[in-house]
Amino acid sequence: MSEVVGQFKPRPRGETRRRILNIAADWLQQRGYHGFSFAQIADELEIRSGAVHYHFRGKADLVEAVFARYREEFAWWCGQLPEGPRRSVDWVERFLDLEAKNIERGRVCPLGLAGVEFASLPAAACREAEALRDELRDWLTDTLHTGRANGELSFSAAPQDMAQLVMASAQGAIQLARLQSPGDFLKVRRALLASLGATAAH
Amino acid sequence: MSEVVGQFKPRPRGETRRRILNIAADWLQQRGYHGFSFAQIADELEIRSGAVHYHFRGKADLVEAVFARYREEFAWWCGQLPEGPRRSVDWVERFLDLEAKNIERGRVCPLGLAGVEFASLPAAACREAEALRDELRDWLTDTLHTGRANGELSFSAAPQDMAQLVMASAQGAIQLARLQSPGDFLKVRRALLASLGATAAH
DNA sequence: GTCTATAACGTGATAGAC
DNA sequence: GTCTATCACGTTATAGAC
Repeated sequence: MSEVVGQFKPRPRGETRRRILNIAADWLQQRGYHGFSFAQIADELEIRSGAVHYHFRGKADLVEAVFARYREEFAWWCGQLPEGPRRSVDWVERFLDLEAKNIERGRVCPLGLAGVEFASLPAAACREAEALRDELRDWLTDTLHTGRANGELSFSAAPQDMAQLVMASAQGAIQLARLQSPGDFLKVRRALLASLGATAAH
Repeated sequence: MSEVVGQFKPRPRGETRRRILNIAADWLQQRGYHGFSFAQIADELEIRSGAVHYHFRGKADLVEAVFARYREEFAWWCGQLPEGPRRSVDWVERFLDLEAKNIERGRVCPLGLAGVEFASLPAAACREAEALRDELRDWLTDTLHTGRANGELSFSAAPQDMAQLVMASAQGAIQLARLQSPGDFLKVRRALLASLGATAAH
């Protein structure tokens, strides 16, 4: 009918929604739930802040959707892991790499964020974060358990306790690294792999 | 001269300032820098929000002072540790107890908070947090190093790497515990002590 | 010296234009 | 269906009362 309708620039269907999610995830992991506003998201998209409410009813819904997407992304990530002779060691290292990627982008782990802001985060977002934590924990527990049974790994604690240690230290290490000390993640990574009885991949 | 001056209730000199610091520390560790306001502090003290600005020039100064006090408290805490036959193991356990105390009070570790909100925290507060991190790391490194030399502890990684692991996992564990899972800290504690080659004091 | 009243601004959210 | 104009509220900060 017409290529440009009214006074606003139309975008491909679903495109704006996807962009909002990306920008929100970025801000959320960089500055926390209360550290960004609809106006900032709207500025990046060159629209008014009210327009964001068309795609997401409120900030709570937006952040819930961001956390839900983290879960989808993690499920996808799990599915693309390669099998191999050092499966468990490789997978743990890849998990640590995945967490470390946050540092380059100036982000923290979403779970760390949720833990810190728990008391002021919308309940629905907390539920998503808890589900993500469970999924990470179960995946790690299974991976560590298998690795020890294989003889790839060697540690004395229970696999689930060790899984919690890996999760907690990874998210804590990212936070320490942000405090003007980017090398801190690597130190934790070394100590963690040594504690798991895994020699570095090279 | 007079027992009640004007229309406000006078408090002992320095008392209001101290109370503001206490309340701010509580809110800060419970909800983050952007998660509380001067009005909320003022409400608890039954004064107007503007009055807080008499004691602290702005929110940045207030939070800087809170972080500075964490450093003082840690220095005091270090000074009151008892010597003994299991000095290093005991000290590490006491450190973990100190961190765990945050959970009971609904707080996270100040360093975790600073790491998460780093990008939107006043620069002066970040400097204080970095100094606190250095002090914790140095104390832990020394304690772990001594413990391994004593034969109390047994681990293969470098003491400083291990110190970072202890710090990171403690603050991460507190955050995980907040996500409706209070037992998570204990799991990390067990895995950590096992990785340090220390048997639990029970 | 200590606090109250009020300003100036930024926030999430809504009603309605097109 | 998508976005703009605008609102009511909460925020930090300042000026000045006593």
